[in-house]
Amino acid sequence: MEQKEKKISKAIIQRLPRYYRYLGELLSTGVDRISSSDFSKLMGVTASQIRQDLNNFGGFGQQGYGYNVKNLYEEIGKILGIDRVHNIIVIGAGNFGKALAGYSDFERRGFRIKALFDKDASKVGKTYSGIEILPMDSIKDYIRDNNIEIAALTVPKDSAIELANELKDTGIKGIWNFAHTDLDVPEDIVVENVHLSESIMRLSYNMKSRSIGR
Amino acid sequence: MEQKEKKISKAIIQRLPRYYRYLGELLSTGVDRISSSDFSKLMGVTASQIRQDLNNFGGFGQQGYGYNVKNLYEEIGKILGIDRVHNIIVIGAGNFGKALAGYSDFERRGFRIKALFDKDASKVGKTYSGIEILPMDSIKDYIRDNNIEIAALTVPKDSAIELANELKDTGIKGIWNFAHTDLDVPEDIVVENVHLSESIMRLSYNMKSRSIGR
DNA sequence: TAGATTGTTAATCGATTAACAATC
DNA sequence: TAGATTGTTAATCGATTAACAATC
Repeated sequence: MEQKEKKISKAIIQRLPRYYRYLGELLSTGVDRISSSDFSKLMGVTASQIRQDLNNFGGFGQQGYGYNVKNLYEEIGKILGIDRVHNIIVIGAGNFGKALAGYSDFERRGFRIKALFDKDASKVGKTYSGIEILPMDSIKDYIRDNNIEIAALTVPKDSAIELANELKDTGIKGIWNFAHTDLDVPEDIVVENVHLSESIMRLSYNMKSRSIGR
Repeated sequence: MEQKEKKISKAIIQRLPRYYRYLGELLSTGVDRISSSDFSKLMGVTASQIRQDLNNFGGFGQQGYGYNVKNLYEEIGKILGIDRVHNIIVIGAGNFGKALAGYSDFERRGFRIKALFDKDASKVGKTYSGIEILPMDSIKDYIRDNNIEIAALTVPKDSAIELANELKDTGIKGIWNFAHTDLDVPEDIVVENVHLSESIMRLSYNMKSRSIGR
């Protein structure tokens, strides 16, 4: 049953989590409704863009009233697929891997880190933030037995490329890639890149162009 | 002396570090020239886009020949402002702060982490990857005395907002923000956000829309 | 009902792609 | 010189903004 829906652009997906974050803040400060106009001032975008973005997914507002904050927050949560728990493993128990393991905020949002994996035998068996480090050769079984959807790769780039290849027939649905490389995966697996070295280069560029008044 | 240059779009800046990364790989594999056509196949973008992007900054190629890999790599490095060292401090010596401190790749690219700062007195004086943890109240002096350009904030969001405010008259030029909030800073300071929670939400969204074949 | 504000169409703007003359 | 490939202009495509009728 082919779903013939309007293609949602990358730019919109980029903005959705930010809407979600602001709505969460409004919610926690007790605001229960907001107009696209007020929301636009808060977020520094146009009201038109907010209404257009939201209407890609449905009419969540009400004329003359605006948007119900709690309702919109929940609707966007559903759109993003974070209305349920996602099980994650982190491959690579280095500094970043441990940082992710210790990051309790993810848990709160329904991203549950179930295990760390590392090729260093001396790390295996240790625990960080209550999350155990398991041996590399148990990854595939672990994914299958524990309903793991996402693998975060916090390993060097060559290992990441190898791992992406090994993961392709495990049923994993998403790779959260912290390695400095692009990954080539079958099209039913989604890759989200966190390229910190590219991020800091953009910072550098913007600092430079800011200072010469461009 | 007002520079009246063409405005470079965010989309182009987004792509530049990726070009840089691929050129670095070509360089290390001994490739010394490449045409926009071959480069486009390698990177999965159009040749037209590559030529357009590069020509915003100058004519780095040569008709009938293509681009010299080493030359282009260096030119993009200059454009990104990474042809010199940038001194960085990391504020917040939690897991992420320590991960950044331990991340030797940055050093290699000219981003030099000089010190960590933490409000926890019991951490002060300790060292991670050769980088010392200093007390919070010494930040301003440290920035001034050590030619610090970038502050990485790996602290909770309320602290990040406070810190962004305190940093505004220290001469700091860039903030690398890992906190889950937007920061309001004077326009001569540049903020680059790394919002991991938004990143994983995008992953979640894309997994969801992939599986229903949208 | 009158006022407010959405949902949605139309207009504008900007980014990407195509095409080709210039030139190495 | 002939062939290859850039730099750059023109055409297309898509995203953002503006406007307003629909409607709560």
